[in-house]
Amino acid sequence: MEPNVGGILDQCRLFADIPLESFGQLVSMAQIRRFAKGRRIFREGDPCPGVFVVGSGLVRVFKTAPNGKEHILHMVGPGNTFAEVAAIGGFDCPAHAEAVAPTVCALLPTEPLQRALREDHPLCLGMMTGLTLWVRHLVGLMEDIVLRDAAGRLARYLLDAQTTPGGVVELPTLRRHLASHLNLTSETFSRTVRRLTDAGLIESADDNRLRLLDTEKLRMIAEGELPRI
Amino acid sequence: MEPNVGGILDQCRLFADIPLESFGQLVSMAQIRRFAKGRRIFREGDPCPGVFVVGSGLVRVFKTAPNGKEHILHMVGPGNTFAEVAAIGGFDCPAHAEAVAPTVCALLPTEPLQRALREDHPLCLGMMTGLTLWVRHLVGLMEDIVLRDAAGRLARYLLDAQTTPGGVVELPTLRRHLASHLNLTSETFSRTVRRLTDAGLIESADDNRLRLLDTEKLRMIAEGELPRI
DNA sequence: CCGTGGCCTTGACCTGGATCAAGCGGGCCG
DNA sequence: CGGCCCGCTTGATCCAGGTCAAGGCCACGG
Repeated sequence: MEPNVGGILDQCRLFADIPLESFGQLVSMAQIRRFAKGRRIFREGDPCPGVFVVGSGLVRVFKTAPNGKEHILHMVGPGNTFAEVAAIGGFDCPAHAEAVAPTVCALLPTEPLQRALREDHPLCLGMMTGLTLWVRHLVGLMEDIVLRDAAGRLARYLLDAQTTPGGVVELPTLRRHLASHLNLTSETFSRTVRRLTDAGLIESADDNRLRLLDTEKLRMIAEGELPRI
Repeated sequence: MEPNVGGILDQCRLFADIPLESFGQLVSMAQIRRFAKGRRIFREGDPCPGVFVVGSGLVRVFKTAPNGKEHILHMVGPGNTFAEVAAIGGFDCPAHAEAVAPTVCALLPTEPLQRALREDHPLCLGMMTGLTLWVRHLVGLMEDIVLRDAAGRLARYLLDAQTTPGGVVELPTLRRHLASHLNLTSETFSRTVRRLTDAGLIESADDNRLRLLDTEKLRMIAEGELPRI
């Protein structure tokens, strides 16, 4: 099944409100890009190739320290974009990006995209809205890391995640990636899961699914309203 | 001397490239706002009044935890803006803002601004560029907090600051605010300044001015290329 | 099938920075 | 002018999470 550029862009809420003509312009500039699991999409400091719209798969956007420590800024799944800040702002890539699973993206190359933004007002409005969402994500992550402890971060993550009607959260990737996103080591992530489990707030449904048993208590932990468990 | 809306907006690089007509529209919607030192400008969760453009003074944008801990996301001085993300994105204020010094701002109210953005493409482009700069600031701050130790954060801060020809950095506000911005306590900030001073990398020029004595070594500390001092 | 590598959990120990407390100096206000 | 408050520095102590190591399990490839 050949992936369809229009289908990928159609799933992206950034482009939900732009007129057909603008959308058609994006479709005509977009290029399908496939990345095998583990493949580096770009490195920090590379010139920015453009905005990637994820059609399927999963991408981690991360920064690294000289000692090898990594911090994942964003896990990007279907319907979401990455690298838009650098593409729009005309910067080099400020972080690395790597496919965590086999991934298909539509790439909107920087030059034609910038031209389109200069010519097409509704597109400009849509991208601007997308940027505000990205800032919100970063501010929320910063708040987690700076103002919440490990249990608070995990509780917040679980409460914000999509749950099934039975209250089950499916972890979208390896636990060590989720840990990195929350600025925890995988050891601490594991221990924190254990603590919430022992306190009766969650239980393991299987390897990568957790059932939330007491969302009220989890909310209180996320907001720092309970003493340390 | 009555502050001049046009003068304030003129100093703001966000509006540097917009045509006179757009600029005039902003000037006609802008309102002068004054805040005494210590005055709360808005609280987290308040409806967003609009984009503030600082003409003079200094504003801290910060988040708080239930235990009273604060984290300053941004110190905003003349020529810079705050609350643009919420105003553009149509959110409530995601953080608190407080005047650290007597401050004069031009406020661009949310509703007319959003209308202007929908009608005025060059303005939209300019604001979009401003948002990319804000994202860059947040990503850089996140990198400092997550991937650098206290000395690395301070070194980076000092290297990025404006210096006089004699290599002197003037700290723009109380040390405890700078510490909060770097996610340090004022005790640790003080100790870290001491460590860099004892290592011969900086010296105190007076109470709130530091002279950088060895920018190469500071750069290496900022990049994690030196062992802990 | 077996070996290997990767992921995760768990225990022991360590550490960078936080917390608490005390003291000093300067500015402000009555 | 004097007292008070705030900001800062410094010392002592504590601690949440990091580091290191080991073991178990599972999936994959030869």
